[in-house]
Parts: sequence; C-alpha cells; structure tokens
Amino acid sequence: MGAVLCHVSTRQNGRVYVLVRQASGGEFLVDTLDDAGTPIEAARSLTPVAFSSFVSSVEPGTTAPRWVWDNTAHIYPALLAGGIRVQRCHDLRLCHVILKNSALTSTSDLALAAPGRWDLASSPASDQAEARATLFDFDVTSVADGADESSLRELRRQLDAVAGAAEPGRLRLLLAAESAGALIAAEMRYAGLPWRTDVHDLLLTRELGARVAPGARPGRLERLAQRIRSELDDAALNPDSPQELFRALQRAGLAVTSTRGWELKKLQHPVIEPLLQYKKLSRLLSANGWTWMESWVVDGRFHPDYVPGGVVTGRWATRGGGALQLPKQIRGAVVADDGWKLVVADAAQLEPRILAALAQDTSMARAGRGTDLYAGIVSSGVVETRDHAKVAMLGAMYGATTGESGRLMPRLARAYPLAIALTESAARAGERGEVVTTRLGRSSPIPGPGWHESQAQAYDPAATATDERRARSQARDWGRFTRNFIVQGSAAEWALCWMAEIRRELTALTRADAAPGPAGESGRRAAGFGSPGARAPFDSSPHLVFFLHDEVIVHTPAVHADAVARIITSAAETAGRLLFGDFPVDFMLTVAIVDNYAQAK
DNA sequence: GTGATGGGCGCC
DNA sequence: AAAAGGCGCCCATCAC
Repeated sequence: MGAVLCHVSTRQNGRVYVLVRQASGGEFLVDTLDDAGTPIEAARSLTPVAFSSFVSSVEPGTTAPRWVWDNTAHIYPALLAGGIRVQRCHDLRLCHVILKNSALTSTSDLALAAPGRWDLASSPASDQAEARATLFDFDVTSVADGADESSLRELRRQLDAVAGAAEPGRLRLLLAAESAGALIAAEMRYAGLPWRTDVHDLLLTRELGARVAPGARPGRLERLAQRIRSELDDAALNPDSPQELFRALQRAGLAVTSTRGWELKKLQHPVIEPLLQYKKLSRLLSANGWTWMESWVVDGRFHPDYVPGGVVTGRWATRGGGALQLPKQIRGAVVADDGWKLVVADAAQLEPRILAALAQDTSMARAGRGTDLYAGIVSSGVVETRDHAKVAMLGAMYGATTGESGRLMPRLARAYPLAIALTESAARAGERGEVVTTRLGRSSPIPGPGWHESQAQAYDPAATATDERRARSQARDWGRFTRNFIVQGSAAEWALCWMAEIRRELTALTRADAAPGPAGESGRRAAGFGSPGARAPFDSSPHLVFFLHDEVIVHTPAVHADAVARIITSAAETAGRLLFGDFPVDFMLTVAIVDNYAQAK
C-alpha cells in the first residue's frame, strides 16, 4: 500500500523552490532554495516589473521552480494580469493549515509551536477583504516578520513536518494539490465563466415577467402574490415574510410548523400551488436575478471568488456570487464563445467510489466498475432499485439510522462489510471526540470546548437525564460529521488531483502553438474587468472555467474539444492512481461537449 | 443605520 | 416523531 505517491519536484539546475515575499515598499524579495529550504543563491530584491520579467523568463520551461509564497490570492492575480502563468506553487498559508491540524504531523515543531501569524490571520475562511481591489494590483501589505514568523522559517518548518511524517508521500501530494488548487482558483476567477447576459435576461423574463426596478416585483411574481393573498384572505400579506406567512397559514386552518416548502407540499389547499411557485421564483429573483447579473457578470464573464480550503473538509467555498450554487434554471446562460465549446465533466457517484477505495472494499469497487455504481449495486442483488441503492449509500455516508435509508443499511453492510465498517469506525471515533484523517492526511478538527463540557457533564454523578440525552445527541452529531469527513474530504482531494492533472495536460496540449513570448509580452495584455471578452493568457487555449466539488468545465476552441475530453478522462484515472495506487476502483465520468451548460446532463 | 441571527433554499 | 454531511446567500427581524 505504501507506494510512492508523488514526487514534488526533481532537482533541475539545483533550483527547486523560489521563495517570494513582498516587502512594504512594494519590491519583491526572491530567494532560491534547495529542497531542504536552504538558500543556494544570494537573495535578491526586485521591482514589480523586474519580478514579472523574472517569473516569465524561468516559467514556461521544464526547469520552472515551485514558487513559494504566503498567499496565492495576493500575488498570482497580478501575474495573470500581466499574461504570466506559473506551473507550480507552494501556498504557505494553505499548507500551514493542513500541517498544523494533520494527525500525521502532530508531533512536528510546526504543530507544537504556539499560534503565530500563520494561524491567526491566515485561515482561508478569515481571509476577508482581500477581495476585488487586489485583483489586478500587487497587494502590498506590510509584512512585519519576526524571526519565528518569517516565510522562510515557515517553509522549513513545513518541509520538516512533512519529512518527519509517517506518510510523507501522501502529505506532499496533498500540499501540491492544495497549492495547485489555489493557482486554479485564481486562474478561473481571472478568466471567468462565459456568461451571456442576454440569454440570462431572456430566461429571467420568461420565468418572472419583464424586468422591473430593483425592489419591485416582476409581473408574474406579483400576480402569484395576489393569488396567495386572496386564497389566504389577507389583502396586506407580504409573502416574503415568513412570520406573516406562517400566521396567515395558521389562520387559514393549515396546521404547519414552519413555512418550508417540503412541509407545504404535503398539504391540500388552494394556496399551496401558487405559494410554492412564488417561493421558487422569488428565490430565483433574489439569488440570481438581474441584480446578481449586474454585479457579477462583467464583459460576458462571471468572475466568482473561489476560496480554496474554505471548508474544513478541504472543499472549496466561494465568497460572493454564489458560484457553487448556480441553480439549474439559469445554466443556459453559460454559453461558449463563438468557435469555442464547453467540455462539462462530472464524476459519477464520486463519494461512494472514494469510500470503496478508502476501505479497500473490492466488492463495492466491483459494483461500480465500468458502470453506474448504484446500478451495479442493484445488479449485484443487494437492493431492488437504483433509488434504494442511492438512498442506502447516502445514509451510510451521512449517518442515517432510520427511515428507508436506515432499513436498507443492514443489506448494504452485509454486501460491503469493509466499506460500512469504515464509515462506522469514523463515526465512533467522532463520538469519542477523536480526530479522523482523509486519504492524503487532512484531519478533522477537534470538537469545541462546549462539546467536551457536555460529555463530561453526562458522566457527573449528578447528571440529569437531560444532560445525558444532550451529550449523547451531540456525540452522535459529531460522529456524523467525522463519518462524512473522511469521505467528503478524500473526495475533495481526488478532485484537486483531477483538476491539477487536467490543468497540466491542457497547458501541454497547446504549448506548441500558443507559446507566449517570454518577457516583452507581459504587461502588454494586462487587462482589467473593463476590457472585453477573453483574457491572455487564456484567450486562445483551453482552460478551466468552473469547478463544483466533483464537476469541471473547460472552455476550449472547438478544434480541441475532443482532445480536452480525453485529457479530462485520463486525468480522472491518474487522480485515482495518485490517491489509491493499484486498488481497482473506477472513477467514471460523464463528459459532454456542449455549447451551453444547460445541455450537459 | 448597522450587525447578528435564523429561516429558507440553492448547490454538491 | 423525526431524524442526514458540507456550504453561501438573501431576506426579515431584532438588538443595539
């Protein structure tokens, strides 16, 4: 099992890492280091222009270094704006979070050190307002490094922590993948998702009625509001107010406990149909209506702000724009440019396949080989229908114990004892307050002080039944979290490797015909949101434009679409091998070459 | 007026 | 009896 999973970098010309820091004056301090973090050349201080030239002079070739910097989101956008991409980086901030928490490095100096600036202001989620202002300017924050806080010191601590870990290969892969994710996030934001506002407007108008001033209700929505008012006999009712609505429903004799859609669905009353319609449409208007379009789509591109590592499990989050919640209703507005295509790929039943591989459950892996995994479970005779297979699997991964899912679980456990035992042991660990760890080494947080207090309280001789019930319930909650953590977190790792591999192969695909001129070219194409359409270095070659947990979109000149589809497919196989070596699990994809996103699936 | 909170619902 | 993992965003509401 302990196969070498990855090599970070080969030594070429002795240059392995180039550490980049920004000084308060705006200049860049550049240190060339070997793979132990030891400087091998005198450090240099470069102006922003000189720094750009330096990067573009070493970058396109096979000897490009791994750039080490505090925060990819601070430095990389400015390089992109100058038409410069880099192949590899090491994001100290993201890597710190992983290593600080990982059970694989728990005895390292890094893990044992007192919290410093790398812990305080550096967690991805707290990365508040580095937002849009910094996108096309170098972010010149003053970096007041104390001796223990310097980037060089931090890099060495990170390298030491990895070298001393039980599974250094896995951690190296994780850090490389996480950092590649940071590059991809910056690139996707910079390139943007092709977005046709005219199509979006058409879709909105068809659903809601003609566009009206912000704050007003479009015609169709207003008519639904009127119907709701008359059915509930309340001429002043504001259907946007859950409280008013709740009272009005009660008055109409409907025994509801909330105004949630799924609860309303079960009721028989003439108000229900227009009310559900209203909820659906008002959601569309407020979340992805004209206001959203005006603020997030610029020059035919949607530029979401991805936050790599923004979720404890390692999934990405977004900040503003809600890119990870694009409703199906408006995906038709995502349209490839003329002469271009979208290649939309989705990993089918990713999490159960990840679970099968994590648990080395060959039976479950076999059920998914070359086919829909849920269909495979059915044809193995475990359950009768695909729906049952799906519900049972989700229950196993999310921790359902009752209902249909709970009833089906025993059959799943009999057919796939290894997989189910793994989810159960992760749950038990969480219930005991222990940490669980993903395939590559990301560990779950420990529960907060309140959790431990409740548990301790339940063991107190004076504990009441309520204390015990609360403690048990919180323990089970945390167990469900850790149960899911190993699967969701390992799936996120697979997805990062998948994307990193796609990115690498895409650049190789067109490197010959789109070789950017070295220096000179940089700066000339510097583009802000104000410039039209596609941007260098992405204006002529296939590139990732969207990522959604287990799904990617590549925007590509039509001529390359088939090659892109093959790259995406083989990248999935590579990702599987990187995480799970020779274990025979398939990671199946659905791949579609389309003109707009709504045509996929 | 601003900030925090919770309901509700979109995505995986 | 109901119950499920992870998010972000908008709105109404309420405390300040």
